[in-house]
Amino acid sequence: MTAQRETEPQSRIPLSRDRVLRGAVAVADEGGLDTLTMRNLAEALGVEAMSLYYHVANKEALLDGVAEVIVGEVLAEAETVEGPAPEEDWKTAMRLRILAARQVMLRHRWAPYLIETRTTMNPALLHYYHGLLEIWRRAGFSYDLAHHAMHALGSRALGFTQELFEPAPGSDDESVTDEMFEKMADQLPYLVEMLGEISHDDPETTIGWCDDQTEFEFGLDLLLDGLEQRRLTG
Amino acid sequence: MTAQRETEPQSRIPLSRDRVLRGAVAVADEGGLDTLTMRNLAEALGVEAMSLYYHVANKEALLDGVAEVIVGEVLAEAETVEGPAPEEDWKTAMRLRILAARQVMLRHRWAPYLIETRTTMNPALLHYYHGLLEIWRRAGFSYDLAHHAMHALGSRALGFTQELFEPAPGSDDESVTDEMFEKMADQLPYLVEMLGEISHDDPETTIGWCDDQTEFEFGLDLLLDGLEQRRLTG
DNA sequence: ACCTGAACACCGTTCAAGT
DNA sequence: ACCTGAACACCGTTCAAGT
Repeated sequence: MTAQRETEPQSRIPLSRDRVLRGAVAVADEGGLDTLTMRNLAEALGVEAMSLYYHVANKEALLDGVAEVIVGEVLAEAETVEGPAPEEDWKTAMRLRILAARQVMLRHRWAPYLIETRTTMNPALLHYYHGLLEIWRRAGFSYDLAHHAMHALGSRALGFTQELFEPAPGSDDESVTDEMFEKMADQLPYLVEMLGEISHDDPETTIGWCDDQTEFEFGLDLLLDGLEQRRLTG
Repeated sequence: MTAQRETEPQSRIPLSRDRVLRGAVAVADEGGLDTLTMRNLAEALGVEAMSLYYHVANKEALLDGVAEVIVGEVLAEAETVEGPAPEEDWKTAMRLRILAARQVMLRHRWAPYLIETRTTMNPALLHYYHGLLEIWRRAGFSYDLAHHAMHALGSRALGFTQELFEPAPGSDDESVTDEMFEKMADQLPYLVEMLGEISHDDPETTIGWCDDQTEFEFGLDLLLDGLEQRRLTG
């Protein structure tokens, strides 16, 4: 019972808020958000569960911290992007930042769920949105329009969208589509016809909830184009 | 311990899946999703917790069922809408349906969270989206564009969006804005200036996560206008 | 200052048993 | 067929105690 440490080498380094949070990210990366329990995290850090409470107020605070770590990653990623000057091509500048942010979400597929779940303020998030705001301002947006724009983009600004239905994780949904097709046909004719016509090409490039890159970019461009339109007719 | 029933009159009506689900909605309406536990729900129905398992496989299945009840409400609401024919004015037709759906979300503020949380298929959801699909088709959308449109709208089609930061529920956030203003001023100049300029008018008409009607309609119209543009440019 | 053991209240759930 | 009592494994968390 004693010799089975998951992280042996740093076991003697004293705990710290930072180590706790990064440990939590590691646990979630490995086993998903469900496996991120206080007891589990403690074990991964080679420590008792109650020790965590010295560095973090409670589980909510832990999750807030984890969300901030992830958005911090997003921020760092966005900062490295080399794009056009917002004054010349704000859409491309913003697009590149957001697609960079998306890369972080693809690395941590549980993160979208976590981020949407947090309701408390997040400094890193503020900084990230400030970066977008700067782009809009330098592109000539009024604060009023830029504010609407932030709300309109929502979580898409961070590189993800929450899909409403999807092939259940693990099950390859073929059975459902094949079997229920006739029963659906008369009740949901348009859907059936659509599914017949659509060739859902790249099923492997999906983020958390069946949100693949093509759909993400379509929605993103739709919004960016629309915002540019609003700016011009301003 | 025996005489404190919350729902006394129907206590003798035998349980049923339907009664369980509607009971769950009632519990969530009253105390939020956190209070919807098996034991809690059982008590509200005047029954032991284990009895629920006869009508519902487990808690996940219960929550799936609750989501379906809510989307069923949305569907019913949307069906009563009297709008223009899609062939003549699809945007208004769809807009009215979606704003009707939003009314349901305003009645059950925990529902957006629940719905975004469910990943399994939901027949009611399928029917609702089928209704939107019909509108697009009758308006001349290709299936390909209509499919993109469904993804682009996402949960907005159901009348809600998930806001990323908001004044924490219960706390009136004034303290934060006032106190940290100077510290933010040099790090987040655009945000500070924006907040100074924006008059956040109607703070009481907010859904779940600081998503007020104005912002919702702005984002919705942005998307609908953009889709119409895409339809015209083929 | 930092970590821990024992204990508490609360989950979802199983299973054998009641009517 | 429908409901229940007792029990289990697992949570987050408190609190007094250790070093």
